[in-house]
Amino acid sequence: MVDSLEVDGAPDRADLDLATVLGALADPIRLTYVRILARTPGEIRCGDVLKDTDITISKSTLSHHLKVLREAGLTHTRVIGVRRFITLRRDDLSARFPGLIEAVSVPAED
Amino acid sequence: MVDSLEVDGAPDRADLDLATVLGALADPIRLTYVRILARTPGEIRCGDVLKDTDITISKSTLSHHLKVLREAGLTHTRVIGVRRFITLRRDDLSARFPGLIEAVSVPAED
DNA sequence: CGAAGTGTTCGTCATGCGTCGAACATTATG
DNA sequence: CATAATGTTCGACGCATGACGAACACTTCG
Repeated sequence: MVDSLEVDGAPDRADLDLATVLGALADPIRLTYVRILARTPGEIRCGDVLKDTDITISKSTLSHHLKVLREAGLTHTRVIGVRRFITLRRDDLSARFPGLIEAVSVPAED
Repeated sequence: MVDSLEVDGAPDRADLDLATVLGALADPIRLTYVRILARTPGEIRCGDVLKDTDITISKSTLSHHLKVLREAGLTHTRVIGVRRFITLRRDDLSARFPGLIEAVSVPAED
């Protein structure tokens, strides 16, 4: 009996696929989610990430997007009690695709 | 009467949208196409880019993919006679999304 | 135990996307 | 002029994707 479980469905570092990762980033909601994760040092609670944005989606839709991110290998999910804490898989991503997260996280200058 | 025409439908630099660009890159065929363009100094003839790959698609499908790339702002098309010459919009892309093309062009180490 | 909080899963719906062949447009070339 | 070469455009088809509500699972808190 552990107090923290990992979530399945996430690929190993070596299995990260660039097209799949880009596909996960190609959705505005997921891109926003990842960019917030990228500028956040620690973990963020699953449901809190979009709290400061103007994005309002149902929780099932959010869950869907998080699944896409997780299965593409972008995020890692840690379960504590009834809550999920999400982090970017920075090390794996920068090892496989150096500079990608940084490039994607650059603020737009509109 | 000019001997070289530009092709419409391409966004200005300021209108380049990251999610749209990522969406254009999220397809394996288009990603391959862009990566080949990225490592090529000059122009490439539209139909020749995938010649050295194992990708075989119909010309209508290729035309569709090129349209997606063009409308996302990734490529520039110059028409000479009956031929199209494709280039990456390096300057615009690196101005708006520094490091992105480089990150996406890094060879996979499988 | 009962109720509330947090997410996932399932079914459904509409939309978008990748693919193709056929037809077309345009420009060489014989 | 007739034919070939190069791409685009136009349906059509099947499959994937994003959205939602409802139901469920699990933990936490009275």
